[in-house]
Amino acid sequence: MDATELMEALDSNKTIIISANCNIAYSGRAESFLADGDRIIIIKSDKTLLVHQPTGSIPINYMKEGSSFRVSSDGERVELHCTNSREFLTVRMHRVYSHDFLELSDGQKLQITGSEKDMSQMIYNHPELIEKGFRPLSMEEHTKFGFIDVFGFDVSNTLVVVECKRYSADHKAVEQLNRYVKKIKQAKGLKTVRGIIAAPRITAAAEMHIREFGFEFRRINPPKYMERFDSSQRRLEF
Amino acid sequence: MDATELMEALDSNKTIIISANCNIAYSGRAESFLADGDRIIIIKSDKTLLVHQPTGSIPINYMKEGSSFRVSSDGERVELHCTNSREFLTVRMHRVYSHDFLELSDGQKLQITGSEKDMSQMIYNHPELIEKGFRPLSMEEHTKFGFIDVFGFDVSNTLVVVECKRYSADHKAVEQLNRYVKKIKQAKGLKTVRGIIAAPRITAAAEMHIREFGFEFRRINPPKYMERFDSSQRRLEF
DNA sequence: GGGGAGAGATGCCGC
DNA sequence: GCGGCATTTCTCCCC
Repeated sequence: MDATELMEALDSNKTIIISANCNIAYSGRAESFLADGDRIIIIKSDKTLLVHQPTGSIPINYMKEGSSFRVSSDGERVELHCTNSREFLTVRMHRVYSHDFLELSDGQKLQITGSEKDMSQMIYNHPELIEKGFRPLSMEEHTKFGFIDVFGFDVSNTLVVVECKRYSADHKAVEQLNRYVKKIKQAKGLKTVRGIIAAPRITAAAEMHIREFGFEFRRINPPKYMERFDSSQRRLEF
Repeated sequence: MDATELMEALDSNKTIIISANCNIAYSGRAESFLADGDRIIIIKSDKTLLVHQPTGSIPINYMKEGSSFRVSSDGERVELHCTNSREFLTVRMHRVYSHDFLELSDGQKLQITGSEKDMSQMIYNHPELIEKGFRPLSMEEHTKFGFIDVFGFDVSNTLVVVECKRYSADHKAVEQLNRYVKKIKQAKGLKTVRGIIAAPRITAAAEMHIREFGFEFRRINPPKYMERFDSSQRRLEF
């Protein structure tokens, strides 16, 4: 791979995949250097840069969408310079093992369920999961008190704020709930507003924290509407 | 690319890069489906799976290190089944544009500076950044009160807890600091422990929050020791 | 393995 | 742009 063909691929917004021995310098939100090693370098059609090591799931270096690229060469090595408004990165390639310039097309978005939002929706549609007589007023609402998952009245018309967590609820979830409850009490001049954490489980520290504030915990699992997994086959059946 | 050579590449722990039109089903921590489109599929030597769309910096689907793979084929299409202890993913490839099986080697780690830890160290070494007479006792210490960035005494021997943030300090940082201060007061039976947030800036909400607790804010920028950026050249000079 | 916290976190939405 | 918050967050470190 020479500098010219890489420049052409960049100019024509191809998706570029290079495997090479290289080192990488980064300056921007932090400063970093990565000594010589084999990596996979990807430049996407939207000018996102990703550098992956042969192990691990996280890119070791990266630049955001819309970065600018420049290629230079001293004959032997090809250097890739990447920059955006406040960051700079240089890949110095010593040896290129393989390269691929592609024209890829994909307009699809991920359809996903089982998020915290789906949990809120489930509770909104099945308020008895919280308790008998719970009447939700809203869900997933950006209120001036914060972003409240589910908001409603209990059987005795006391305001209830529900904070959902997909996994174990921790002390941060309790503090988040406390912020909302405090703000609502203050804004509406109410003496009692109930706070409920809905999650599949809760940490010991958070459970103590909950008692301190007089909040409650409901053990609720996030929904997985798309679940079509055949457990006997251990295969996805779509 | 046929199923057999893909299986062989997987068995020999090669790093595999495939570009293909495919759809993807995932079941595990959530449920997702991604309809047909062009993607880059990477399987690393440690059996990490990454699927990237032609735009964006985040993988659209992925499986963690140490996953198991199975390949099947109905003659036309190649299917890649990936599973680990609690997740399942299937890539159904309709057309393979390119593929590459590599043997990559990289033992290097990223050398990075400018993190919150470096900020703590800077304050520890230059306590006057907090105030005249501040005497740090420890930094980055896992105490039974939590993980405290910098811990010390002020000029009048009052305990001081410093919480560092690389960017804007928000209400979560204030609550974090409050947790530490509360725990220390309780554990040591002290009436006053000072809390200080060190960050380049602070959100308006956090500033009000700080006053509420009687904490203080110090405007401090995180260090960048490795900075070798020639601003006139807009280039990294290593 | 759980818990707590940072990350060059990223991405989304609302103001 | 900032702010607040979820994420199949991921990663590290300590208990």
